[in-house]
Amino acid sequence: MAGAATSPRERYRAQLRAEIKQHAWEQVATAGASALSLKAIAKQVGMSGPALYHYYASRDELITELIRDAYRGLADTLNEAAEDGADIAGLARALRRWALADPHRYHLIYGTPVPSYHAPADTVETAKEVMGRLLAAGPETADPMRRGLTFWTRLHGVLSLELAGHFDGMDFDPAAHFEAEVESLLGR
Amino acid sequence: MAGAATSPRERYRAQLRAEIKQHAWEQVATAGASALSLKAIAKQVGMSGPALYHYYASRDELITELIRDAYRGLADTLNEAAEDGADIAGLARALRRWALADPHRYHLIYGTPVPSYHAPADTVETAKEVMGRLLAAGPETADPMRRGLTFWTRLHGVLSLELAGHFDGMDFDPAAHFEAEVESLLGR
DNA sequence: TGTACATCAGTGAACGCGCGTTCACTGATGTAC
DNA sequence: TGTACATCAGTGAACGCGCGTTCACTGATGTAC
Repeated sequence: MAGAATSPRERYRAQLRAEIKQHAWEQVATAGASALSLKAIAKQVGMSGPALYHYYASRDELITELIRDAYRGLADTLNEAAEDGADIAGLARALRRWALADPHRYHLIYGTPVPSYHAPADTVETAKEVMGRLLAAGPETADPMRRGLTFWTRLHGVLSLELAGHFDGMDFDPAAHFEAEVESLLGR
Repeated sequence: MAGAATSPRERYRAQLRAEIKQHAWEQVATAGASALSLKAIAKQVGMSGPALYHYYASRDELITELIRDAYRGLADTLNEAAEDGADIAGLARALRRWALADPHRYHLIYGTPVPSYHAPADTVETAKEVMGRLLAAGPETADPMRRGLTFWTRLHGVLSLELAGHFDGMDFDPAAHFEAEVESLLGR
């Protein structure tokens, strides 16, 4: 079933969907999700606006797919790090690398919510998977939930301020502060 | 000079500027800064679009004033708390109260940057004043800068995720986790 | 106190722009016999 | 292999919307003599 032969048309469709999504990511990386424009994407792909509707039913559906992919990508990144034997510090650094690689992608899932858009329920599952990784990575404690939370909120605190540029012009090294927070998580 | 008699016209101007700003805040509180619309504000104030230009030169100028006021308000809140003898935990709680009172106001200054908008230089001064309060509140340590930073990033981590709704549906109390982070700051 | 003038708040029309989305249609590609 | 038909990618025009901003103008308020 899963490996059913795909017709040329189906392959073409899949390829074009991917191409559209890639340009969507470029827009998000440049100006954030709220600036994402279907017509602009169409121009980049080289076709006229309405043609996109053969591939995505609406702007919201496209954004939803971006969010889904972002969660999925982060979960995979953390999973891989964990399978490579990363400890809590390793996971933290994997998270930071992933965030810095594309700040807007990070903001897409953990930043200020995009007005008038609500994420679909199934992304919550992946979000939980991410949380699960964080919970599992910590040393056993009486309250793993609290530990995972602390991991999450402390790292997010440094990362989101750094990515939003709030450290710009201040005289210190964000990476060093991130490492210090990682230390604090290892501490006890 | 500062107390120069204000003409009725000047008082009227000031009052209308304030009224416009208030409606702007209501829009920000409802849908965030990116959704702020001059024409919508004009309608609420009861006059037609172009009239606003007698009070604010542009949309950007209005947003800038909101940001300035937000920084100013936060700085004042922390200053007052400090003058009332609040310790680091008291400051933290004052910060949380201020953030919860208007989440979008908090996002306006510490959230994902509004695309195509850049804050003017003078807000940086107030931002530093806020930072100064945090630095001064902590117990003396070898590295007060690091301490202030930690205060800032840890609390922001909890607050921003809470305000953005990322804790919704999870089975724990954000307030309790916030308190736990405050504890961690008192710890050493 | 009354008149002449300057100031300025507010209006309505308009410009140019970009957006998401619908619709009827053309033309190429694939499928069935 | 050839023909008849169905599928579907892509187009161009159009709709309705809202935006920030400019402009020429009206009319009320304040000021100077």
